[in-house]
Amino acid sequence: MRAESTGVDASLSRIGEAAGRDVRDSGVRALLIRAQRSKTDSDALQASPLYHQAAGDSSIRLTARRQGTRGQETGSLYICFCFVFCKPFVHFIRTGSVAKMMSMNSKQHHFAMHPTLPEHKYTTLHSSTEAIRRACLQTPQLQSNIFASLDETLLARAEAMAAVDMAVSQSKSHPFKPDATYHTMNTVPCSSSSTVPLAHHHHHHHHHHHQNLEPPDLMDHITSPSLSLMPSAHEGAGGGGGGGGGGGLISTSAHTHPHMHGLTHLSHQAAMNMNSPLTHHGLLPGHHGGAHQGAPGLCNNGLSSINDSDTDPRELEAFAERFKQRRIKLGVTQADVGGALANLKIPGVGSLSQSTICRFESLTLSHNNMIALKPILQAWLEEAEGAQREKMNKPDIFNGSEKKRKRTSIAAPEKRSLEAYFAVQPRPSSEKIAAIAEKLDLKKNVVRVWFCNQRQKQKRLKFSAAH
DNA sequence: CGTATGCAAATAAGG
DNA sequence: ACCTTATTTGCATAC
Repeated sequence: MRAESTGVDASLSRIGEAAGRDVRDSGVRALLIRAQRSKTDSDALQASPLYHQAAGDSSIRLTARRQGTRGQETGSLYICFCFVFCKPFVHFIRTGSVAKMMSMNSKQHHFAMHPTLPEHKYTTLHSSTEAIRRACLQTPQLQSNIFASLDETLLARAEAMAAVDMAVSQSKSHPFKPDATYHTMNTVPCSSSSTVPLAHHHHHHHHHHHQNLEPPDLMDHITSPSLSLMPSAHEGAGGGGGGGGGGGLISTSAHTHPHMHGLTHLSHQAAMNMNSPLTHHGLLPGHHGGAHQGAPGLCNNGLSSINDSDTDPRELEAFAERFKQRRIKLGVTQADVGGALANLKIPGVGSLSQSTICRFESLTLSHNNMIALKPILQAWLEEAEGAQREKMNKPDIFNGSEKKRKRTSIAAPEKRSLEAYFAVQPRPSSEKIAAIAEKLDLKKNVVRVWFCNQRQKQKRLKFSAAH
C-alpha cells in the first residue's frame, strides 16, 4: 500500500531490483505509457521495440496477438510489463492469466496512478495507430484500472516470484527454459544494456521499420531484462545424461491454480512448476504408447528427450527461417505443408492449417507450441527434400490417419440465438443444451462448447469493462 | 494466388 | 459427463 506518490515507481523499482534491472528507466516508462495507450495488445507489442528485441514470452505475445481486440489496454500493459521487467513476472502472468490478475487486484484499486499517465512528455506518439490510441485516451477510468491492478499485492507477488525464480536459476542449471522471444532476440548470456548484439541478419519482415515510434532515444538502450536472468548456456540436460531430466519430457503445461486468492504461496508453487516449457502435447496427444520421437535424432538416451537446443529460442527462430526458405525452394505452399503433414505418419500428428504453418514460420506461436511443432515440420522437410532428391514425388499413401482439427463456423443467426439463450441462462443444463442444439441444428457438443467459451469471454469482458 | 490476421472454436488438464 | 482456465488451432477474410 505504500505506494506513495507514484506507487508505480516504487513497485517497479522493487521488481526491477529483484530482476536486477532498473525498471525506472525512462525508456521503460515510455513503453508503459505507450502500451497503455494502445488500443490492442497487438498494437502495444508492435509498437514496442522491445517486442522485437527484448526477452519476452512467446506465449504471451501470442495471446496478445490472438486475443488482441479483447485484451485491449489491460493486456497490453501487462504484456509489456512482461517484456520489460522480468521473466518471473512473465511466468506469473502466463499462468495466472491477465484476467485473473485483474480480478484479484481490481477490488481495491486505491492507486492514484495518474501521475504517470498520458500527458507526459512522450506524448508525441505518431504511430499509425495514433488515432486509435487517442480514442483510447478517452477512457480514463479504464486506464486507472489498469494501473490499479498493478497494486501492491500483485507486485509483491511478482517480486516474490522473481526472487524464487532467480534463486532457482542460480542453483539449478536451467531455471526456466529460454523463453526469450524470437526474432532479433539473442539469448546470449547477456550483452548488457546498450548493446544490441544482433548476431546476424534476420530479415524478418516488419522489424525496425516502426517509423511511428517517437523518441527513440529512450527506448533503444533498454535491453531485455530477463537476459540477465538467463543462466547463460544451457548445460542443463545434456550432461546429466541419465534419466535425470527430472521432469522428464512431460511438460506441466503452464497451468495453474484455479483460484488465486491465497496467492502468496501460489507464487512459489507456480514459480516452481513453471519453468519447464518442455514439449507439450499441443499437437501430439501422445495417447498412443510412446513413440513420440517424430523427428530423427531426437531421443537421446535419457528420458529428457528434448535437448536444450530444441527449446532454444534462437534455434527455433533459425529453424523457422530455414524451414521457410527450404519450403519455398521446394515450391510448396504453407497450405501444402499443412496438408502433407498427415501423410507423414507420425503417431499423433495430423494435418495443420495454412494458418498454423504460417504462424510457425513467422514465429507467432507460443514457445511451447513452436517446440511441439518443430520436430514435425522438420520431419516433413526432410521427407520432402528426400523425395525430391529422388526425383519422385512420394505417392502419398494418403494415410487416412489423423485429420486436421475441424472448426465449426456458427452462422450469425445461430449465434444470435445462442446469445439470446445465454442472456437468460448462461449455464444451461445438459438437457437445455440438447434442446438448443436441436433447435439450431447444431451438434450438442458445439453448443456446449459455445457456452463454455461464452462464459469465458464474459468473464474477460467483465474486467475490461466497467469496474 | 499465397500469406497474414481477427476472433473464437476445440482441446488439454485438473477438478 | 461437464466445468473452468489456459492454449492451440482453423475458418474467413483481409492483404
